[in-house]
Amino acid sequence: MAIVTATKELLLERGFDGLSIEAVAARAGVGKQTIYRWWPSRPALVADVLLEDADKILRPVEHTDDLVGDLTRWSVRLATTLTTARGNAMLRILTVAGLEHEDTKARMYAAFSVPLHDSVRSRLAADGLDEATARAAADAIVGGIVYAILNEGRAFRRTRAEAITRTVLSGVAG
Amino acid sequence: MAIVTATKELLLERGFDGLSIEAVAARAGVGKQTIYRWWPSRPALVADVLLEDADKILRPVEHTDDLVGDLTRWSVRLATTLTTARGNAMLRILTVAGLEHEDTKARMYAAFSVPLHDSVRSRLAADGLDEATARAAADAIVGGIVYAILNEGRAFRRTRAEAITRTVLSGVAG
Amino acid sequence: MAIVTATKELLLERGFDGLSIEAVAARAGVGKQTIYRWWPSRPALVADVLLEDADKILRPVEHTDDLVGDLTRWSVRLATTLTTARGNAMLRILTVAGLEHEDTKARMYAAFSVPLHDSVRSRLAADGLDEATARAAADAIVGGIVYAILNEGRAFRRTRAEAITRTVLSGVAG
Amino acid sequence: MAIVTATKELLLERGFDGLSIEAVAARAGVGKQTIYRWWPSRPALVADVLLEDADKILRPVEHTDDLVGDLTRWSVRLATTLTTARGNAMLRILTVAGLEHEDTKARMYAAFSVPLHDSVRSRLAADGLDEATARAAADAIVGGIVYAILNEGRAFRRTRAEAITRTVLSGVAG
DNA sequence: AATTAACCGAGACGGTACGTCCTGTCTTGGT
DNA sequence: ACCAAGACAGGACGTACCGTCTCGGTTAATT
Repeated sequence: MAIVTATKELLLERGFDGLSIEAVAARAGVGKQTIYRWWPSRPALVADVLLEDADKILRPVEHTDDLVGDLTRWSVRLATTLTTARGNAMLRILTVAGLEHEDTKARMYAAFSVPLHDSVRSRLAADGLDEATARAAADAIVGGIVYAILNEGRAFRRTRAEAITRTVLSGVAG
Repeated sequence: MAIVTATKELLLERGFDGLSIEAVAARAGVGKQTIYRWWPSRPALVADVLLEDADKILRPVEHTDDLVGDLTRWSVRLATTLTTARGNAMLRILTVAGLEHEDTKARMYAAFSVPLHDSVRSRLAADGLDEATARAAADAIVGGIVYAILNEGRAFRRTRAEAITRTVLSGVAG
Repeated sequence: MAIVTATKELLLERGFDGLSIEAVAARAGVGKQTIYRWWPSRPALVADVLLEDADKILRPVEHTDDLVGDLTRWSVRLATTLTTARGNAMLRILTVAGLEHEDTKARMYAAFSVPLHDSVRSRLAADGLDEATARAAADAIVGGIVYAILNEGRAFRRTRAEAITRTVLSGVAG
Repeated sequence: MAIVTATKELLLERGFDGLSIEAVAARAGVGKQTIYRWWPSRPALVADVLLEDADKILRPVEHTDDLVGDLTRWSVRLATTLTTARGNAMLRILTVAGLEHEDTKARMYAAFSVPLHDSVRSRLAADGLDEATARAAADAIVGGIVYAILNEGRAFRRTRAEAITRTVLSGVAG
């Protein structure tokens, strides 16, 4: 769809804040009403556009018999994705959109935060960790990495992701 | 200053996005120019207002001989603060403002993220942890808690903060 | 036809300007295309609707042997019709539609202005008045009354119509 | 003022209906809000612009000792003005604006219709005519001419104005 | 005490974008 | 085959704020 393409381009060019419905309509060669007909608000449009690419970020955790290896590889891949130009822009936009619009937050949460957390948690559970510990460790790994990237941006080093994951796992998977 | 007060009120009422310079000027009984005289942009004004209350969030970590106790107490206190109405609003505003405005991000980073991380890291270092592990553990604890609160909002339960902290520490402070 | 009925109602409710094709279609329970299929434009539709009721305004002049009586009675009847709620609305709509759309003007002219003028003119000619004077007197009577009603609206008093007619006739029908 | 000039130009180019505030703002090099700040609506702006030139149409009736001569000269001059391109456009726009907007109608009435009528009525009164007859004759002359011009447009011939005036006066100023 | 300058409220200004309404054309699906 | 329903590109509406720019009417400092 032309609207989605135009939105994607303009998001990357100008960010979430710089995105105007009018500009999307103009670039897509579309009347504004056509956008409003299908999306109730700017954040909803942005959410749809970003979540379409969510699978570029959300990769399953491998399941070999090396728990630490599986999760560090996954962590490094996640950090790598989130520090590319596109991936980082996406993370920032997604975060802002979620924080500013309640409906969008719910969609982001379900489509992004929950799967991310679950990937890790279920891999841990598969190794016999109790539910509570698995949840806490997943919080620490995912939050530790993503929150740091939100702060550091593309300057975040992949080795830091690995360090975080190893540190958390050191107590859990003795 | 009337401007700062008005900004604080309006931020809590309408959030970062709903804040307009015109509304601040009207509520403060001030000409718009007076605001522009002292702050170059809306995010700069917001940053100043938030940083004035930084100490409400940033509390030092106690230093008894019980590392785990010190850090869980600190974690729970952090989570408690960030799940009050004001504290949560502040976290959201702070995050959005930082993500949308580069200069503001730098100030927020220096005034919030770094001190938060350092509190935990230096308490760990005081117990003899090596630099790299202390950094990774601090990432996991702070990021784990704050990122989860960004996602869950005020529904985040303090016990979860404690679980995260204990889980991370279980490996490093055997 | 449902379309015509809906148009009539909406014209009375909102006037010429406030009439939208979309509203007509909705009220008539008809697709917009069906309207466009039969009328090329909004004024054409309005013209058709108004002309359907033309006979409510256009009444023939009686022909007794009392010229002044015949024409004053006719004048008062005209004024009465044009100062009812419906009649006045109709006059206003008709005038606006004619002034704003050239094709409509021609139809209105042929269906309203000419017959109105001719009624008076031919009654005068029947009494032996020369063509030029009959035309001028008809202009004065019809124009005098209708223009005043356009200006005064429903506040126009019937006696004024009578006075105009009598005054004009006093010179020509000595 | 640039806004008034732009409005005048666009009215002549496109008529009342074709006039958009947006186009006026663009041509005047002005923000839309500046127009809305000073005029509450499109008809109000148009009224101001047209009434500024009302004196081009409203000329006093001469007062020699030849009543018929004074009024026929005045009538012909009126007809001449209202059949120029500008004058005719002005009349049509003024009429439409008055019919579509109640506030505008009141202004038009006071600034245009009343003075026109009074010019004739007071000239007649000056010759000793009683109030009622003067009013009726003024209605017949002004209405007869202006209504005919509204119908005929620029095709209206000046001699017709003269004939109307002479016919009305023939009974009154025997 | 009178003069003068700095300050600052108020708000007009040219602009950009908003979200809505309606235009006239085109497409689809049910009767 | 017809036609209601309504999507579509487009244009204008009237509103909210942006950041810049005069205005005057205080204050306060200088003479």
